[in-house]
Amino acid sequence: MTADIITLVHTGPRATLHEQVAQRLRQMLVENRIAPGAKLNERALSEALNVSRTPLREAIKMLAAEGLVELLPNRGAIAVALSEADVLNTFEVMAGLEAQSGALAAERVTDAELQEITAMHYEMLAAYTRRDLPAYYQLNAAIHSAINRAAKNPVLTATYQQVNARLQALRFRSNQDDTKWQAAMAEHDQMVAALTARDAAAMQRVLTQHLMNKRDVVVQQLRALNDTTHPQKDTA
Amino acid sequence: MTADIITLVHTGPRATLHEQVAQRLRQMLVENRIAPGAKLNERALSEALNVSRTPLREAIKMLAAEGLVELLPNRGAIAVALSEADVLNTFEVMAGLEAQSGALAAERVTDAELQEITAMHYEMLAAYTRRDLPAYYQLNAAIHSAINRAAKNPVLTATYQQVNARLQALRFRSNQDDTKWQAAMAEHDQMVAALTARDAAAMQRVLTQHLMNKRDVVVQQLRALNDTTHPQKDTA
DNA sequence: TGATCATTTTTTGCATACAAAATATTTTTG
DNA sequence: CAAAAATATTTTGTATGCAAAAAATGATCA
Repeated sequence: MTADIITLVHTGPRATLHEQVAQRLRQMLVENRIAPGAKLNERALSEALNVSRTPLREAIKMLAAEGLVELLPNRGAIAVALSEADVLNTFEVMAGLEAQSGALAAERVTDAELQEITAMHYEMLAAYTRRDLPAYYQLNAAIHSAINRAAKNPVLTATYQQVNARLQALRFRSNQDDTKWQAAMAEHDQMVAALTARDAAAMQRVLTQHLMNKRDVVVQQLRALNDTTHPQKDTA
Repeated sequence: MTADIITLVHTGPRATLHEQVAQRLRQMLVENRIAPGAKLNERALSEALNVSRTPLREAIKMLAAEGLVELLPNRGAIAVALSEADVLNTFEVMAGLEAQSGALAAERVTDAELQEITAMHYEMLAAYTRRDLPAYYQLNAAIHSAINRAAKNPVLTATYQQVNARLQALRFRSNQDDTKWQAAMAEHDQMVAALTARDAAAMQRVLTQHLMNKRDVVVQQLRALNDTTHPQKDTA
């Protein structure tokens, strides 16, 4: 792996090395190229990324503060492996942050923003109709991000993104239950309606519900994965 | 400054150096021993803390991810200096997190926790009656922390503490407006009542209101400070 | 005098070196 | 042969060194 890191990074060519490395590692973690629980070997990573251990370690420390890796004293760092309880707790926080984003967005969204969100919503409906999961995921993320931006609170946005990043790693791109998918779409319909009506309370309600359902989907997939990975013995 | 850092740190004697340094820096920032906007000179700090620049820089990177310092590429780090808009946005997020903590605490608080929170509430009433501001601050923080813990969500707790840490630096220990203080006490009364009644909606309402008022107090003090520090010219 | 440019000094950013801790391997012993 | 101990290897944690960038100082010129 001799690829020049500069050409692969999107933080601009002027970013410091540890920032670039942090960005690369974030991407690797989110895309599951580093598996949850896997050790981050400093020598191996520094060779793979063509940097010395110093900026690599600085990047790892940042990721630790972001909650993407866990530091084990004298034993390096591992990619966070969320327990089911962790996932439930994280989604609970995300529900609160999304609900607040939605409520504030209802009060502060501009007509232009509303127009763009509505347009993306229809695009998502198209993706859903075609059962185009990648396009759906992308539009879904874009819509939630746009709602968050419409809340006009950069601190909320940063907090939201930081907590959300921890969950990205376990958003398998696998098929989801079609009934749940349909329910998610219905909730998105309600979201756009509430946002158009500038109804903060409704936004809060819909988004809380939406996140709870998302949580259920993820936990369900987690359990299915664990069952196939670590099958239980027959208790015969 | 030749004090052994080990003896001054509370993270346990086995903590790695960069963790100890991070903890020390956090404290210095929160206690305003490093002023907002001040540069963190690496040589000076490493000599003051008796460590080399390597663990110091790792610690600074963690604080940057926590939002306590800002990294300026090729120009080091400065202690964050929140603008008034930043303060408003941060309090808005804190209000959401506190409201959620309160609502969850109402559903999950144990009798023992409720008892302890009530006891601390009375102690705070005593401190208020004596106008003992330091004791009041400490008990106030302890009560809010206890409510947060009662929500039984470690992710929420961590998020709460991280956002709150940014505000600690500007919680001057100066006298606050007595009318506002009285209002804060009244809100605390309502909080305990709502918690005792396990009324999640009431907790959410009271805590949101409480944080909005806290925000007003802090912004008011900020403005007063800025007026005395950077007095405006007479527009005669 | 004041502004611009050149030079020096300082400071940051990264790489390397070394020590201590942890892990893996081999050897010993029951 | 298995468990425990001893040894070797790897890996992390910290310090130091060096180069590039930034800041400070001083010189030049209008």
